[in-house]
Amino acid sequence: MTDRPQLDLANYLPYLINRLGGALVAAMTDKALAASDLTIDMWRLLAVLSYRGAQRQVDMVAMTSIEASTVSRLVTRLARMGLVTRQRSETSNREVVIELTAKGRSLVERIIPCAHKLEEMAAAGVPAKDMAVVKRSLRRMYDNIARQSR
Amino acid sequence: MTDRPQLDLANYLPYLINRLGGALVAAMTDKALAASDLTIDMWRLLAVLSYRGAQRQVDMVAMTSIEASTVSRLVTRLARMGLVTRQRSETSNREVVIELTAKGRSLVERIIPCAHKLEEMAAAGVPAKDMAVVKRSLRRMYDNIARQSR
DNA sequence: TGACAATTGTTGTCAATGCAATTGTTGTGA
DNA sequence: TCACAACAATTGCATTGACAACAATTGTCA
Repeated sequence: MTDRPQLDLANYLPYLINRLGGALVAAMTDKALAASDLTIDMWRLLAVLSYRGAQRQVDMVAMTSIEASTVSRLVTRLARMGLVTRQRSETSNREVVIELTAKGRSLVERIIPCAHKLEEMAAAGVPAKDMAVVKRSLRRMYDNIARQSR
Repeated sequence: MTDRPQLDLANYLPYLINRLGGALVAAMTDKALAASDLTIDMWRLLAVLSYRGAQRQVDMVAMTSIEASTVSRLVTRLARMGLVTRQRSETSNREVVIELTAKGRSLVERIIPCAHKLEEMAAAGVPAKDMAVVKRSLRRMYDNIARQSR
């Protein structure tokens, strides 16, 4: 008698991960981004530019997992909003380098405190020691999958 | 001199969460779902039905965070594929009760082992003790946000 | 060198999604 | 009991997003 396969969602990692991820996105969207007319993907692109400095679009794709064509169009919108500049790379003429403008940097710096507050709010009641375990494990699991699917 | 706000993405929880979430979705999609013509959202609906039994659409919305209108249309497609049935509730005539068909249940039971394998693959090298901390913390953080945004 | 493959970015197209409005039903308080 | 609010599901419509095709540039190796 073979036991029937079951899935205990309340203890299933992908479910727990994506449920929390969705809640974080929703909270971020209407607590920090709505006022600035930013979508969550625009915010991700700006955050990567702030974290890593000027980037090619292909690198932003790698960092955010947003589709290349979507990145292309989002960058167009961000540039039109005056938040980033888009220049041809000096080293290669097919590459484009995206960079935050002063306005873009100032906007990101106004949003970052909200991002930190959101993280604190989510982490309430989770001991620092546990949080360290969580973050380390999340990085490890991502690496496992990224390595596997290549 | 006020220090400028910064965001260390490599240690920022929402980033780590959603990066892993996306990788899990991508891996699940092309390793377990592609062969069955299921999208990730269809799989989520089927998994909820398998986990909780017959459900109203509004409850599936709560469990999956998929938009109500999207659930309505996805259920239509799943019904057309012969994987679920959609019946008016006995207790209330405005509610609809969705239930797995035998075909639907058998499909879910064929996918569940792949889902478990994916979880194992991701968890490789993470001690069971740490994984327990991770799952407990993920639940706690979700509750924090859900409570806050209500 | 020169043909061809790989990389980078953009555009066209169409299905899927989200939001608002709508329909139909059930609950509730005056 | 009746008017009205709340709930559940669906539909219309505009927007979004993904995929494929394409253009342009750069790398590679025979």
